[in-house]
Amino acid sequence: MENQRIRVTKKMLKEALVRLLENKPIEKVSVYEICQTAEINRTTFYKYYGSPYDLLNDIQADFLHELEVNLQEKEQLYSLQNILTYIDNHRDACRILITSADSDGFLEKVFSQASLTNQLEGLLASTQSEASRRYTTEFVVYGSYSVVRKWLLSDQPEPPEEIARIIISLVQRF
Amino acid sequence: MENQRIRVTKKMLKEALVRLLENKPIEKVSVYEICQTAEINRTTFYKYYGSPYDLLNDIQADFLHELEVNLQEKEQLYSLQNILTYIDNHRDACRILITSADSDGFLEKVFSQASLTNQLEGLLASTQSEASRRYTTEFVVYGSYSVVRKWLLSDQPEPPEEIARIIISLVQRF
DNA sequence: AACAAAATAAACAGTCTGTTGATGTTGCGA
DNA sequence: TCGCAACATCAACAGACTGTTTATTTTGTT
Repeated sequence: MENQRIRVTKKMLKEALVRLLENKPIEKVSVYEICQTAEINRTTFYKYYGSPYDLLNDIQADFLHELEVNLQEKEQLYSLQNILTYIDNHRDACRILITSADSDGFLEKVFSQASLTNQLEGLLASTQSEASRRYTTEFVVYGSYSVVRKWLLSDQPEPPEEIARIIISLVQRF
Repeated sequence: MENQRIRVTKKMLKEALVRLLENKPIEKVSVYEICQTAEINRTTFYKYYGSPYDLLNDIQADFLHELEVNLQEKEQLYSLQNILTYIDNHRDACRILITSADSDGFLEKVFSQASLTNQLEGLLASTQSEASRRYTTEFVVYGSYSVVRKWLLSDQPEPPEEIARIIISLVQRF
C-alpha cells in the first residue's frame, strides 16, 4: 500500500483535475495547469503520471473500485438496477467521467465489472446465425449504453428503477 | 468559388492530414507537422484553418458532400442499403473519419443527411409513453450506429445488403 | 504583361513539455 | 522520539508547438 504522503499528493492532483474538468474538456487541460491548481510541483506530477489522461484513468479506476466495494458491502446483487442506483447517487462524478473520457469506454467498464454485459447477452434468444448474433449483441449493448448516457445527462432524470425497467424491456425483444 | 490555387493548397493539407491519421490519432497531430508533410507554410495553414480538428471537419464535409452528389447523380433513393454501399466503396476514408472524429458524430451526420434517422424512427411502433419512446429512439439509433461501426472496422466484412437487412430486422422489433 | 491574390520567409513572444541535479521536508520504523 | 529513507520542491534546461506580424516572392486571371 502506498504511504499517506503519496495518497494525499495524488488526491490533490485528482481533485484539481476534476475541478478543471467542470469548465473545460480534458484535451485542453495541461499538466502545468493541474499542478498550479493542486499546488503541487510539476516534477511530482511526472513521478506518478505521464499525462492528464493518465490521471483521469486513475480517477476512473478509483470510481470503479468504489463501486465494487460498495456493492460487495451491501451484498447487493450486481443487478442493472443496483448499478443505476449507484450511478444516480454519484451523478456529478459520472457526468465528468462520461463526458471527459470516451463515454462508451467508461460504461463498458462499469457494465463489465458488474457482469452486466453477460447478463444482457443472456437475455438474447439464441435463434440466430453466428454473424447476425454478433451484430445483435453489439446493437443491444451499445443501445443500452446510449440510454444510460442520455439518462445521465438529462436534467430531469427518471428514477433509476424506471430506466432499468426500460432497458430490460428493450433488450428482451430479442 | 475558390480559385484553383486555394483549392490545391487545401487539398495538399487535407491529404497530409489523412496520411498522418493513418499512423496516429488526431489529438497527437500538430499544425506544424501537417505543414511539414504537406510542404505548405504554416502561415498559410492559419489562413484557412484554426486547428487540425478544423481541417478534419473540412475533410468530413467533403465526404458528406460527395455522398450527397453521388446519390443524387444516380437518382438513388436515400435508402439504408445505398448508404452502406457507398460507405463500403470508401472504406479507407470512412475508417479514418470514424476513428479520428467522434464516431457517433460522424455517423449521425451521414444518417441525418440521408434522412435515415427519420426512417428508422418511422419504423418504431407508437404504442409507448413519451419518456419510454424517447429512450427507445436513442436505443435504436445508437444501436444501429454501433452495428455500422463494427461492420466498418471488421476485417472480413459482410456485403452491405446483409448489414442493411440485419439493421432493419433489429429495428423492426420495436 | 500587369496586377491582385495567394504563398512564402523569418522572426517574435509565449505556453507547455519532459527531464535534470541539488535541496528541502516529512512520515514511519527501529 | 529520533534518524533517515522516501518524498516533494526548486530552478533551470532544451526543445516542441502555437499564433501572429511584417516584408517579400510567386502565380493565376483578365
